[in-house]
Amino acid sequence: MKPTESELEILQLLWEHGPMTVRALNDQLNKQRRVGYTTSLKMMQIMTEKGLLTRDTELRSHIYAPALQPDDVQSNILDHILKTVFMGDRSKLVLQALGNQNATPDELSELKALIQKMEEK
Amino acid sequence: MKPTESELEILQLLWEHGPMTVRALNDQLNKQRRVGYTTSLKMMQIMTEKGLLTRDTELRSHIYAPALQPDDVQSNILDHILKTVFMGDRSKLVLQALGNQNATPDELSELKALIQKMEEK
DNA sequence: TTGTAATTACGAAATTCTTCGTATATATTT
DNA sequence: AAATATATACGAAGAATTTCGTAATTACAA
Repeated sequence: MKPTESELEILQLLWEHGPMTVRALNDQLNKQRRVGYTTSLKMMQIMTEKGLLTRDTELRSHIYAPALQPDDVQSNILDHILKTVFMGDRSKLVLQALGNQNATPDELSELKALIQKMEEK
Repeated sequence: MKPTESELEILQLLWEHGPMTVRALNDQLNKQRRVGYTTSLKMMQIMTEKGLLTRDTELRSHIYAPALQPDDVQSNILDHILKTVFMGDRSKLVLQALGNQNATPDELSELKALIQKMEEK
């Protein structure tokens, strides 16, 4: 259940814009880079086989939807990165994520609140 | 400059244990999974070509070292994940990283300290 | 209904990544 | 010095990913 790079591109567009036909998705994709229509089609067919997408075949133009919530994929990928890139050091990961760019006061408050909650448990 | 999965395994071992010969690295790697010696050799040669490693060829057994600091690679990968998996939403990433799995008290303290610092600026 | 356009299905080429066998060179041991 | 062990170099097979051409199908329009 680990989407490839291209699969992530597609998932992201579906998360952002909701279920779409291949045509619509290919149009979106081509705003980012040049991709042939049948390439997008094939990818989406493969993703459906893998269980990453579902599709409604009622109409002639099938409508594809993501089979997974962003949270689930995000969580899986972060866990993987944590092991393979950060040697399991979670706070290092968070530090890197924060340190790169400055977080807003709101973000910081949000984080403090979250940490508070976690400490209480 | 985006290490593959196997390349990351190797980088990680070199970061952790310092510069090594192919033999030493292959031994380490085989604590995790079964890999042939020439496989490790080839990978490290390719990584050297790509600029991911440097090597000292003075002695017969060449000694390989990472060409990049963990921080740089970590930062690049996080930026990439941020775009492709989190749609650029950095605080979402941080929240996921924290909320996912339970952080240890130590990790939480460390984070609180960091946030403190950031708020002071 | 015949032709045109749009869609899906299928297969395979192209690319990248991973793995390792074999050849060659260099050292070590007897 | 000959035999043995260990290292690197090279090339290529295998596997996974990405790309797209062509054929078959379905709708739409003339």
